[in-house]
Amino acid sequence: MKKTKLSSTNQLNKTYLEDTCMGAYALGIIGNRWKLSIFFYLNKGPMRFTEIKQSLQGITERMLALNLKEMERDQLISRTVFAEVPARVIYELTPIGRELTPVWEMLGLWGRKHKQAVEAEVTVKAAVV
Amino acid sequence: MKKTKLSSTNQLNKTYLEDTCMGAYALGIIGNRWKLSIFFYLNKGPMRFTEIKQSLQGITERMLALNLKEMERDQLISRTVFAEVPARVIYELTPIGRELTPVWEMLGLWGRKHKQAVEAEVTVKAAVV
DNA sequence: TGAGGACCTTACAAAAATGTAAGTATGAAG
DNA sequence: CTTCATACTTACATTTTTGTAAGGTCCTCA
Repeated sequence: MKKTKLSSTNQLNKTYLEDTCMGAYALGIIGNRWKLSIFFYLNKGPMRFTEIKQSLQGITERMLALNLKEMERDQLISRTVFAEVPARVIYELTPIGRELTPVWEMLGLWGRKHKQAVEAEVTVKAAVV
Repeated sequence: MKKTKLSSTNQLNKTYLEDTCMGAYALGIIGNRWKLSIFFYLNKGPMRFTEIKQSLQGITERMLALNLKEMERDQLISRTVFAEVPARVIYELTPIGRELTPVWEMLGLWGRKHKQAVEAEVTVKAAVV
C-alpha cells in the first residue's frame, strides 16, 4: 500500500505536523484526491465496488481499490465479501467514518462561502477597472 | 507559482471533483502539508515571515514563501510590507481566512476522536491475542 | 566598502501521488 | 472449453509536491 521512505525529510515533516496538529492528522487520513468523494457516496449507504466506480467519473479501478484499502486500514469503512460469482463486495462507513459527516459539511460550507467571496472580489475588481 | 499541465488527466479529475464537491474544493485550498499549520499560527495574530518560519520546525524558506503566496492568492491571508530595512512583512488572516477556524476545530476534533478509536482498537486486538 | 539581517527567488533533485495498460482469480452459464 | 462479470493486482509512466542549495535585493551601520 505504501512505499514511502520513512527517513525522508518529507516524511519526517509530515509526521511532525501530524503529531503536533490534529487537523493535519485528519488531513493525512482524508486529504487526498478521491477519499472525500468516496466518503460522500458511502455516506448515503453501502455500495459495491462497481457502483462507487460508476459514481466517481474518472476514477480508475486502481485508484479506487487503493483508496478503499487505505480507508479500510484507517477504519473509515468496512468491507464485506459475499461468496458469489461474480464477486460481490460491499463497502460501508464505520461509526468513526460516519462521524466525518459534520467535518465534511463544515468543509463544504466554508468552501461555498470562500468561492462566493472570491467571485465577489473578482466582480468588484472588474467593476473598478 | 504553478506549472501544472491543465490538460493532464490528473488536473482534469481534480477540477471535476472540485466543481462537484465543495469539500474537495476546500481541500484544494487548505489540504496540503503546511497550510493548516500556518493557519493555526496566524489565527493567534499577525506574524512576520521569520516568526512563522521559526514556529514551523522544519519548513524551508522556499516552502513558506510558496505557501504564503498561494494563501494570499486564495485570499486566506493578507500581506503588509513595511518600508524598513531590514524588510518587515506582516501576514495576517483575512475575514474569510478567519472563518476557517470552525473548520479547523472540527477537523481537529474528529482527528482526536479517530486517533483514540484506532488506538483503542489496537489495544483490544492486543488483549485478544 | 563590506558585513549583516529579513525576505524572498531560482535552478535543480528527490519523493510521493496519480494515471495507464494489462493482467489475475473465480465459478457459473452457454 | 470458452466467455462473461466482478473485483481486484501488477508493472510501469507521468505529473505534482516537497525539499536542497545557492543566490539576490534592500538599506543601514560600522
